[in-house]
Amino acid sequence: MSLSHAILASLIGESPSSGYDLAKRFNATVGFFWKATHQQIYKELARLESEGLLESEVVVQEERPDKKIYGVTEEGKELLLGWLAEPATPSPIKEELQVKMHVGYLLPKEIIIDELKRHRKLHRERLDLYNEREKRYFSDVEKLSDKGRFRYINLRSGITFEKSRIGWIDEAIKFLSEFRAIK
Amino acid sequence: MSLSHAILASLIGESPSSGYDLAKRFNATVGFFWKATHQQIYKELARLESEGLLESEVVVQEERPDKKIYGVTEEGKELLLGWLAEPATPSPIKEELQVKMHVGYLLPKEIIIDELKRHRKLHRERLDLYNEREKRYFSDVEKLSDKGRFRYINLRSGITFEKSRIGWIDEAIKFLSEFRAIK
DNA sequence: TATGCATATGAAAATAGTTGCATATCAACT
DNA sequence: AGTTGATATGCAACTATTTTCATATGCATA
Repeated sequence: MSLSHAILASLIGESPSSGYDLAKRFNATVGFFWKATHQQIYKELARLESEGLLESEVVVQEERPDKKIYGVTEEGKELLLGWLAEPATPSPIKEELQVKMHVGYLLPKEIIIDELKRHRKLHRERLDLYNEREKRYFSDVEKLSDKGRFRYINLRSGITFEKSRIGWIDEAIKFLSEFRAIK
Repeated sequence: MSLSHAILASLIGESPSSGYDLAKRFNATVGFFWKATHQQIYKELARLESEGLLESEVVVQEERPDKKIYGVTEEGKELLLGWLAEPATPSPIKEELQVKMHVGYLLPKEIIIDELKRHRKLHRERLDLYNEREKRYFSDVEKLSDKGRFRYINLRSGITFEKSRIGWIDEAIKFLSEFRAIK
């Protein structure tokens, strides 16, 4: 179960967080590479605490509902480090768009092209977001902390991916547009 | 549940297949975008048949164990077409390597670089496989059938992805190698 | 003759993920 | 005074996936 590792990774560099804050941070950082709903996160936090990998404290708040904040224990850190040193397992891809393209010949090409354009827009938006982050937080790469440098590497991974995806979509649209009806 | 659609997509252009053959073809084609074990496939085939989306026939074999071959029914085809016309849902990404990079500063950079190199090798192998396929089956793009054209588009997607991934890994290794220890 | 390998299918248990529901506080707006 | 929205946490049911185990044939190899 690697959600646990993703959660530990999201918690470890930061000050102790509530499930709510973690879920938000998770979706804004690790969440680009690993999705989790708040239900999953709360459940996993409870499990990790019961196994001694996290410890929690209830914070009473005046202006908001009380919250429970979690921090990584020494044992939790060790577990994360152990996992880190192991080779990553191949990622279980599920590219629905690609499955559709596999049988794209069953539909009029206009519909396929529209769907590709829709995806292009999503990737363009994601790329814009990444570019903005790069500009805002990583303008001076030389001055990054150790942690910052790894965040930058991940951001670059996202940028590279979105660009290549857009490139492929453009190629595919062009290729499809030039189809003459055969067969 | 979209495994059902992936299975229908894998069956529809081909002659009726056994679960065994389907599993093999699946892993060699759609499987690059959607993973499924044979256990999942057999179970799903049974379910799809019970819903009238597939029909099967037992083939008695002399030199091998008997097999049950499945074909898509008219109802199954309609369901697939309906699904095709709908927008694809965003894919649930799980990039373990990226989660590791998120906390890569917790390990000596040499270990991270080794892991990146390992991934580079995997992507390089995959890319070689794709390139070979392109050369062998898609040397003359002009002459492709409608179906072939969509297979080509998917292959191009794979090639684009692997290349960009290798590009990112090289960038990351270079960036990490030039690290001076800070902080 | 036994051992492994490819073919062929599936049950069962455990783990993981999605979806819908439920509850509660407090601030701000209507 | 009531509604909406952000904060805050979680249960339960369902669906999907992974892992482990099981069985059987026939061919080739040691």
